[in-house]
Amino acid sequence: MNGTISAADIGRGPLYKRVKSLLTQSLADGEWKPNEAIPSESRLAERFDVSIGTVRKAIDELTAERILVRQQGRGTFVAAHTQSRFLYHFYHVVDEDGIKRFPTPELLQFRRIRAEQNVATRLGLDKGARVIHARNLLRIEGYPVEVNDIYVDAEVFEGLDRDTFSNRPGTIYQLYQERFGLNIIRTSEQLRAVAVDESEANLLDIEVNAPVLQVDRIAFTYHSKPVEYRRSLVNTSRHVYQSDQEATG
Amino acid sequence: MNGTISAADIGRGPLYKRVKSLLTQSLADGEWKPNEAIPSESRLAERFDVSIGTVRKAIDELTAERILVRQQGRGTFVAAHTQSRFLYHFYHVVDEDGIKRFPTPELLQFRRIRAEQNVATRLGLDKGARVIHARNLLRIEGYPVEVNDIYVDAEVFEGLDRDTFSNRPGTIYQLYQERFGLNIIRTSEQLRAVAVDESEANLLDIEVNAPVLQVDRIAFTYHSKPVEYRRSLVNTSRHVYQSDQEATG
DNA sequence: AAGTGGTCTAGACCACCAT
DNA sequence: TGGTGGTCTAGACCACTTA
Repeated sequence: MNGTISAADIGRGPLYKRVKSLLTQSLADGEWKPNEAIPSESRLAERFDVSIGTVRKAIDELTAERILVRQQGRGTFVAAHTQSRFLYHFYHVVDEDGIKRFPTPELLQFRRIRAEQNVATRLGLDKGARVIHARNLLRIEGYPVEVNDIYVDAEVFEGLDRDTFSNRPGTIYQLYQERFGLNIIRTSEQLRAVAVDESEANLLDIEVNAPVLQVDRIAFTYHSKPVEYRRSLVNTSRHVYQSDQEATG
Repeated sequence: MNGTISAADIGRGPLYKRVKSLLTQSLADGEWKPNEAIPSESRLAERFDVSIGTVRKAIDELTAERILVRQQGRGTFVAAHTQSRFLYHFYHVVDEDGIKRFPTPELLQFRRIRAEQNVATRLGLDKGARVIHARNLLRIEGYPVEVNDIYVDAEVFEGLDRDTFSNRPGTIYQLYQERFGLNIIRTSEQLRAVAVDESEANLLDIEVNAPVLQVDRIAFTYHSKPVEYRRSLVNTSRHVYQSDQEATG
């Protein structure tokens, strides 16, 4: 016994999977924050008492999942929601010609409410739990394109107020990350075509009952913990929702 | 010189990338067909004159891209569109409760036509090129859910007839693969909400102008070569389109 | 020049499958 | 039992960044 924590001492299965699990736990605990470098591969090999190759294999998987980002010569960093990363991975609305343009958000509503069953279920909460509800209108080049309703656990986001939410510099996921240390690493979406209601039609400047794309999204952080539920209505007359599968060879 | 082809002799960049490229080329050439085993790692290491570790890294990437599939103790196989694989990766329509059910197709139309500009562009052909057009109605548990129009290059699919297309045992991508050696490894989709026309409304048994999900898909084989363009109209009143991003940690 | 990640090798041993 | 992929190690060298 020398005080170092050996990855061989805990759990079962392949060593590199245990190393990966230890790294993920440190990330969830906030030992290393987004945009920070984690220790070098050789230091991690010492810390976990395994060879560098084993650490590399664990980090390989975490970079494949875009939880970590390697930079040759500099180090390995905790992935952060820079605007370009956000644009690329979680925002799917593009121009008809396929070009992604960043939308300008306008906060229409911000309030604390009790969660109804639907919202509570998707956030993994009990019905009636305190949640924050925000409604945004997104414009691209001045034209309204999307209205969304966002729900988050009010306890997790204790202290979040309208101004902070509204006057943030970057994306909402950057806010979650920088202000609350919650890094969104996965989303699951369900899409439907629906006829737009009168109130949303007015916001989107289209006719009542016009077809719009309804996107229900749950956003997850480490260990598949749901952080945000969001319902978006998208006017797809000038824009489309892009969905690609499988990386190219 | 001993007659073996050394990966070090061709191209530039990392060795394992060159090995990967040689493997991809063999796949595109049909040296190994879907469901067949490729040579063992040690044989490939000899053939390309590199170490096993380098071959493993090349195969690692090809399995991550689901082009190859490893089975411990048996070998490494060329990925095939089994029904379950197809269900999981390229078919996104699920029940409201999130369960995927396989649809039953009915071939409504099968003909050879000249490509209009839109179709030609997406298939990488010239306007007026000969293409095959097929229209299908998909039912889930008896209810019509989706109508699609499929376009493929008639030269590539020379000899394909209505009966073969209609009375196939599995999915359409299995047909492409088994009959023409074309393996679909990537798709790109653009989604819109649109009001349904009269003819499609009749097929889907819904009201004219009801909102439906329009999915434009281009399916690619190796080297990003477009193989199929397909436009689907989905009735999302009882089903949804599922879209997940990022593998979970 | 020192430190980081990236590549490549060689070999040992394990887990699994077919026979 | 022999062959396959899966894990793990140890070390050498390269490419890149920072100071």
